[in-house]
Amino acid sequence: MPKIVDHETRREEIAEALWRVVRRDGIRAASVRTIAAEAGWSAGAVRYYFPDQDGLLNFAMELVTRRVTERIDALEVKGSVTTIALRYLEEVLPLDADRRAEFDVWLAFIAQARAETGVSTLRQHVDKVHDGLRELCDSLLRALDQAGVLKAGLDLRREVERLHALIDGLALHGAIQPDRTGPARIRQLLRHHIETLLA
Amino acid sequence: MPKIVDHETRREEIAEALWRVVRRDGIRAASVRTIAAEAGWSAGAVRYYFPDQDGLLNFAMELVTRRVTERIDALEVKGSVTTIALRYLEEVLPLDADRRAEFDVWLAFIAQARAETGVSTLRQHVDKVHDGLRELCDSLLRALDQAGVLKAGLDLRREVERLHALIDGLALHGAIQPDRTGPARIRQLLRHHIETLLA
DNA sequence: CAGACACTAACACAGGTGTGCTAAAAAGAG
DNA sequence: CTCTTTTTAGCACACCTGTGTTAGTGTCTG
Repeated sequence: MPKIVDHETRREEIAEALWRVVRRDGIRAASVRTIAAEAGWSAGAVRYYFPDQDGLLNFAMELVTRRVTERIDALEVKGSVTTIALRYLEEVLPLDADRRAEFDVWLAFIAQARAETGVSTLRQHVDKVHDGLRELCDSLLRALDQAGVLKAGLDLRREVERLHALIDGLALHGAIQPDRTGPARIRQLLRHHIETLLA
Repeated sequence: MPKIVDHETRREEIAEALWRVVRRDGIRAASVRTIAAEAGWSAGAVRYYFPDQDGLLNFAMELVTRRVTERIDALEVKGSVTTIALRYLEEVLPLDADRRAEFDVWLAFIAQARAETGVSTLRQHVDKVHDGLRELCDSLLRALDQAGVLKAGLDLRREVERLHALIDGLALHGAIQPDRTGPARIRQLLRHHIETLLA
C-alpha cells in the first residue's frame, strides 16, 4: 500500500550531503538545516531519517569507512604479490578526487572523535578502522613473507607498524598538499618503501 | 599610570583555554563564551584581546606551532649526528601529555583548515608548518649525509619525503591509540627507520 | 592622588541551533 | 477510487551564536 523508499539509500544520500558540507565549510557548519539544504530537502525530511544529529554524524562516518571497505573487498588483483599489496594499499590513499574528499571528511571525524571523552561511538569507530588498516598491512606483509620475497631477518611486527604509519602519513600529506604530494608521488613513495623490504 | 598587562601573555592564556575546550569538546564547541568560561574571564574580557573569533582561532593555531618551534630552537643536543637527528624529530611527536594535547588541537585545526576554501589564513599556516617540518627532515638527513653515515646511493629527496610522512603518521597514531603506540614504541620505530638509512 | 588602562556587567541584535510537534500531502495496493 | 502508510513541510520552543555597544568599576604606576 504505502510508498516504499529504501531507507538505507536515503540515509546515504543525506550522509553524502553531510560530507559535502563538512568538506566545504568544516564540521562546525554541519547542522541539520545546512545538511538538509545541501541534500535538497527540508530539515524535517532529514530528521525523519535521522531523529538526532549524533546519529547522522555517526552514520556519515561509518559510511566513509564502509565505502573504503567495499572497494577493498571488491578488489580482484592479478599479478605478483608485490603488485597486489601495492594495489590494496592504494585503495586507502587519496589518489583521486573522490578518495581525497573521503579522506578530508575522515580527517574531520578523527579530530572530532579525539574530543569526545569516554566511550564515544565516533572514537570506537576510529579505533576499529585504525585496527582494520593495521590488519591489512599485517596480512599483506605476511603474504609477502610467505611468498619468500621479503628480506631476511625483518621484524615483521615492527614493519607492519612502520608501513601503517607511512600509509597514514602519506594520506595526510596527500590531503594537506595535493599539489606537491600528488597521486604519482604517493604511489612512488609507497612502492619505494615496499621495495626496501624486499630481498 | 595604568595597570599594565602583557597582552601577549593574556592572549596566550586565552588561546590555551581555547585548546582545552577544543580538546575536551571539539572545535564545534569553541565559542567565545565557552572559551571565556574556560579561561575564567568574562566574554567581554576575551573580546578585549580578540575582537573577533577568527583572530582567536588563528592565534591559537599559531601558538601551537610557535611552542613547537621554540622547543626545537632551544634544543642543544650533544652526541652523534644520529642522536641529534632523533632528538630533533622527537620534539615534533606526541611523546608526553603536553605534546599529545598539542597534536590533538593541531589535528582539529588541520581538519578545519581543509574546509576553508580559497586563501584561508588557517590553510596558509598549515602549509607553512608542513613545509617547515619537511625542511627539518631535509636538513637532518643532509647532516647525516655530510657526516658520511648514510647508505650510498640513496635518493635523498625521496627519503626526506618518506621520513616526513612517517613522522606525521607516527604522530597520528600516537594520538589515535596512545596505548598501543606509546612514546617508547614511537621512538623505537623512528630510530629503526633512521637505522635503515644508515650504512 | 591622578589618570590611563584592564576588565566586568549587561544589554541588544539578528540569526542559527537541536529538537518536538502537527497538519497535510503523496503514494501505491486493494 | 479508497484507504492506510509514508513522507514531507512548517511552525514553535528555548537556547546558543558572533558581534556591537555602553556604562561603570576596579587596578596599578608614575
